[in-house]
Amino acid sequence: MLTTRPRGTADILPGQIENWQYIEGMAAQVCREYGYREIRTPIFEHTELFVRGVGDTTDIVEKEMYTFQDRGERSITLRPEGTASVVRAYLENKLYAGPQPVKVYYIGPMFRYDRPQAGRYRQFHQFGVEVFGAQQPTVDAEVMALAMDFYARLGLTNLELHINSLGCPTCRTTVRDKLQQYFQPMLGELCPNCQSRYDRNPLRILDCKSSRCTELALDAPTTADCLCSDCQAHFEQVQLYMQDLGIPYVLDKQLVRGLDYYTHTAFEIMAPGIGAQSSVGGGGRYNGLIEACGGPSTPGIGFALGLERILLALEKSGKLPQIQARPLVYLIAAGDRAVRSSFSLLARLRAAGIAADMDYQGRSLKAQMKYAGKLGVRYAVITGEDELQRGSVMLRDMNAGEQREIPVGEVINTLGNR
RNA sequence: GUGGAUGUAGCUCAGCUGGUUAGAGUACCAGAUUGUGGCUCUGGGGGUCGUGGGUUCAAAUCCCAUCAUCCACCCCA
Repeated sequence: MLTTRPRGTADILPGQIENWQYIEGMAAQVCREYGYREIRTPIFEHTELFVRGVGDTTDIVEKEMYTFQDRGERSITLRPEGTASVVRAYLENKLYAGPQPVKVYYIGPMFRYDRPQAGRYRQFHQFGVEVFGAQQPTVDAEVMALAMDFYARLGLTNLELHINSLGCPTCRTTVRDKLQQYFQPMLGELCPNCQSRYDRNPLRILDCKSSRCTELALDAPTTADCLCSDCQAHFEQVQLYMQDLGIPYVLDKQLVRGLDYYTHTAFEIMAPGIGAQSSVGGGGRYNGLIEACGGPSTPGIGFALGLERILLALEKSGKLPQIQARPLVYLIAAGDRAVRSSFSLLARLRAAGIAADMDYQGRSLKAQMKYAGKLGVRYAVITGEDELQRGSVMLRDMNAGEQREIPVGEVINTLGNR
């Protein structure tokens, strides 16, 4: 166990980290262009925040949270998602008192105690955005557009955006009643899971993957059928803006989403070919959440995208760029005197902003050359007794396999111009 | 939480129905080439056979448990 990482976690090693930096950099860039600023909240919070914020009937709260007592006997939970923390920060720091809307994004680890499988981990990473204080349908469209733009810039164009409207609390009460009426005669035929959903949250029956339930739910009333006129109008406008932006989507009346706080627009993005866990992102509007957390009545909307799954999709479609962090120059020294001279040249190169490295193992010239080849550096700067006496170095172009002797004093200038 | 598959060198794997000192390829290090990488050849280091227990004269091999990984259910990113 000493040398085994906890189940469902991963080490991200040099060679892989470049991919993460690439994705995170893209997220930061897109967000900057859309006017979203970064926010960083703690990785753990008081347990009650998630119970209240995520919903106490959700699977996340019921069985997937990493909860523990700290030394002050507070109940603490490693965040299972990002929205609750951001809402808390919005309220605690009274951001509602400043100019609205507040548009923020976050990137970081989330924790859920779940059985790991392809694309599912106990510690995973999300890139998410939240907008507080704006209820116009343009914001719904912008948030979805941002997500799709982000994917597209990474080269993921074969994704499916599913959207639906869950309506306001009034609409949800209507659907709930209608669904219970609809399913009542066939209650016995539903899977055991859905039988309990019937009372607690009949909406989720629509989302069930069991083939019999899907069949039975085929003619069931959906949220979209029960929208009040305001909600209907909002949803139609959202779709209109999406069409104006030229972003294709699938109207998916079965789409429900697992977190209790969603209202109105709900959406999910699916990637083909990355396994059973095909959802690479999802989100929606949560107009009641901020109030439920003790704040002023404030509309909110956001999404969360799973970075591990995006990485999987990029690998599958061969869209990962070949990025390799490597120094430009490797200094090679034959003999003690040459080491001394190279080592100080190394410092000067670095001071000039040129990425450089050299041998620290006392290896032979040949072995140093070999290592330089493996590092994949563009240039080798070789110093031996002969060069030392002439005050020069041998500058070797590793790709071309050619070299020429230049004065030590010209190394920085010569390499600086590459 | 449920089900299935798999754990042998850093990596990919061989090791037949239990039988001496557990192998290959690759990677790593060194030499061939006493001042020059990539190709080739030679040599070297490196393995508690996931872990614990059991059966047996004898276990990498058979049995049980456990841990981990992968895949699926569930759920979600």
